[in-house]
Amino acid sequence: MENKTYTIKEVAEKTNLTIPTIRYYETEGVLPPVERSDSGNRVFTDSDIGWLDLICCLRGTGMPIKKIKQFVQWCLEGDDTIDDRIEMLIEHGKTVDEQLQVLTNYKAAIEWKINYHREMKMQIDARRNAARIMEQQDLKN
Amino acid sequence: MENKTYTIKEVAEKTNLTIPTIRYYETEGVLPPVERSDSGNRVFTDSDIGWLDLICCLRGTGMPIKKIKQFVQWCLEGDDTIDDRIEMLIEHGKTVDEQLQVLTNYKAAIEWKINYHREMKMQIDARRNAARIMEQQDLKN
DNA sequence: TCTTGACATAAAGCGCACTTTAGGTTATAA
DNA sequence: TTATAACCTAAAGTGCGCTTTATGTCAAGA
Repeated sequence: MENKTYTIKEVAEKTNLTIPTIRYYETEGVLPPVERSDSGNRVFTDSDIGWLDLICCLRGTGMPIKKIKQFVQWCLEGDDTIDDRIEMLIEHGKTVDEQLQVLTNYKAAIEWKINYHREMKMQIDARRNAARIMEQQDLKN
Repeated sequence: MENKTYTIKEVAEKTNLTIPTIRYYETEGVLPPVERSDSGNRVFTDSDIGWLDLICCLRGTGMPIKKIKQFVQWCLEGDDTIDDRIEMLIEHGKTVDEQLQVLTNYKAAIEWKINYHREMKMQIDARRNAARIMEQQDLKN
């Protein structure tokens, strides 16, 4: 389960990224250089997919490409950058907490809006019903 | 507390939007037309701030400008659009739930990464200490 | 052998949500 | 009265994160 390799298409399917996006990440240096076959095609390993999972996680939590690149570079540089990496992750974790907080509040506001609109709808329907009944009575007289 | 008015600067401070952004929202039709003074300056009311709060909530949960504009237009059109509005809010609420889910998972992944890096750091430090001690013993001999 | 399909690169393009710039008007206060 | 500050508009510019396009190589099957 360790020396299996993948084409770019397979990786795209596994990671839910598009093929151009994966290539873009590599040329930008966000994804470390991927092995190549004799004919120049990328040959991905599970390790590469691991990098992409990390990139997705950081991107999906709003970290800009440049910063992700920085983090990945630190990883490649080795032991001396361990403190920088930990610090960046902790700081980023804080921003994710903030995002969760903000999002939760907005979610509550939206629920509130929905209920408000539902009550509004009840009143509108009630008014329409009343109007309809009045009309029917008018017809009788 | 109801007929108080505000300058664009005050509104910017209250909403944490920039002045150009507020103007942009109005020209785009996201924010309904704001009253003007004789000299052409915008005169904001609490109602306008209410609209901006709504806009911030929807933008902050990832709704594109165009869709927000649609929602606001429906609000202005009145009773007949109540069902559309409710539907849009419910659908959007679902996407916010998804965002919360995804974000929570990513947050867990980041915590995991942090712990992983911390353990890595412990090992690095241990290795360095061992090397230092070995060196001192070498000096003695 | 020829075609098809998956891969490659480099460079240009795009969509979104603002932001900035340039040029102008108006109200207040020194 | 003149300077300053707050506002205005229209139009162009920006930054980000991809995506699209144009062109070409290579391997496998009909």
